[in-house]
Amino acid sequence: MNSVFMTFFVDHGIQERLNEFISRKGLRRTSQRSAIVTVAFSRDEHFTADELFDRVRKVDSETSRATVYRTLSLLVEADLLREVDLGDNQKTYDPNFLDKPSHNHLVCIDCGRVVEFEDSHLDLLNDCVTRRLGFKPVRQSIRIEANCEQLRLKGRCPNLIATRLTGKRLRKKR
Amino acid sequence: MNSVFMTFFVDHGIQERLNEFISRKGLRRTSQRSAIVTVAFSRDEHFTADELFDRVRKVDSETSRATVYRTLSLLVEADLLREVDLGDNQKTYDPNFLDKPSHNHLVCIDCGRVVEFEDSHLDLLNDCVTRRLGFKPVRQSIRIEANCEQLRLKGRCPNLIATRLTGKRLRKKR
DNA sequence: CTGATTGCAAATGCTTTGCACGCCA
DNA sequence: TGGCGTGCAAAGCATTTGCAATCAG
Repeated sequence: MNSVFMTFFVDHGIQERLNEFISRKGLRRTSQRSAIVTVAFSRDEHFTADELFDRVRKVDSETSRATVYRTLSLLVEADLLREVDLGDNQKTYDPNFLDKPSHNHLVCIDCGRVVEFEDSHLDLLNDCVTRRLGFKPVRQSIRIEANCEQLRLKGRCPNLIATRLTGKRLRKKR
Repeated sequence: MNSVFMTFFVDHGIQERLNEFISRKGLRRTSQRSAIVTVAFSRDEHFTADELFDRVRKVDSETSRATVYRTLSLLVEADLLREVDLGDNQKTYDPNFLDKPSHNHLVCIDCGRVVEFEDSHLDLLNDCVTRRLGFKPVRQSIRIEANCEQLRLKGRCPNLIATRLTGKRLRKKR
């Protein structure tokens, strides 16, 4: 497989998966949904409903905030998108679970940077613990809060930015 | 140590810890704060701000909701109470971290029951993963969503209650 | 005294919803 | 054509905040 093919195969089959979900549920495909889905999966970054709304607006200036919210619920239900708690008091959506089905998140306390990681040992151990408790594991989410080693060594975290100083994303005027 | 002594030693030293925090910060002890703290730690159950407010009201009918919220922030800052995300779109407070400093939560998808568990292997593994990523671990929180084995075997989960059917606690009119 | 703390009500921020219209199947 | 989907504005909910009065130290 050469690099030209690779380019095409970057797609995760989102549209197909969504089509399948839509027809199975008797729903309808609309231009707004297409736009929202395209934008949501165009990067591998996490986003909030509002951040997604802003990005969608640049592509399709007609789409409303309500539709973004409604479509997000749809995508979560279809298991294309996942809600994650990054500890900043907002719902964050993660588009990377199709590529990395069982990844988890580490949040840097100093700069707010989010690092995704996978570890099969953790998965396995969680599984054991769950069964030992008499349950059948469905999903696990681990959030690790940690300090940046660079901050400790150099006295400064390179990712430290103003918007993260409070531990929350900055609120935005609508 | 006999059972009489046990009774006295159930206390976690909350009031003392709080006093220490209050004087260190130059804050003041008030009747409202005492009432809130007493109520919050009188059981080992998780609660939301509003649930705590209701319980406090039965003891001290003067305390306001705002003060409950403000005191909760205080207790979290003092590390006496911990905010946990149980996945039901509300902030839940956990009073059990003094007794079990590194416990985690399993949430039954069927009935919403929350089970606390500790596992040193998990702690250790998380620690390793974090260091490998170049960070210094501060805190980890694991939430496991799982199905009840009893539901699978008996076709019915004994804890299944109406308020959990939606996966969220019922909203409450104020 | 003096500034921390409180209650109240209003404000805030995010999310959901009612409704009339529009559009997909 | 039927009813799902949309935009809009209003409503909901949990939480925070401004302010004047009150209280602790």
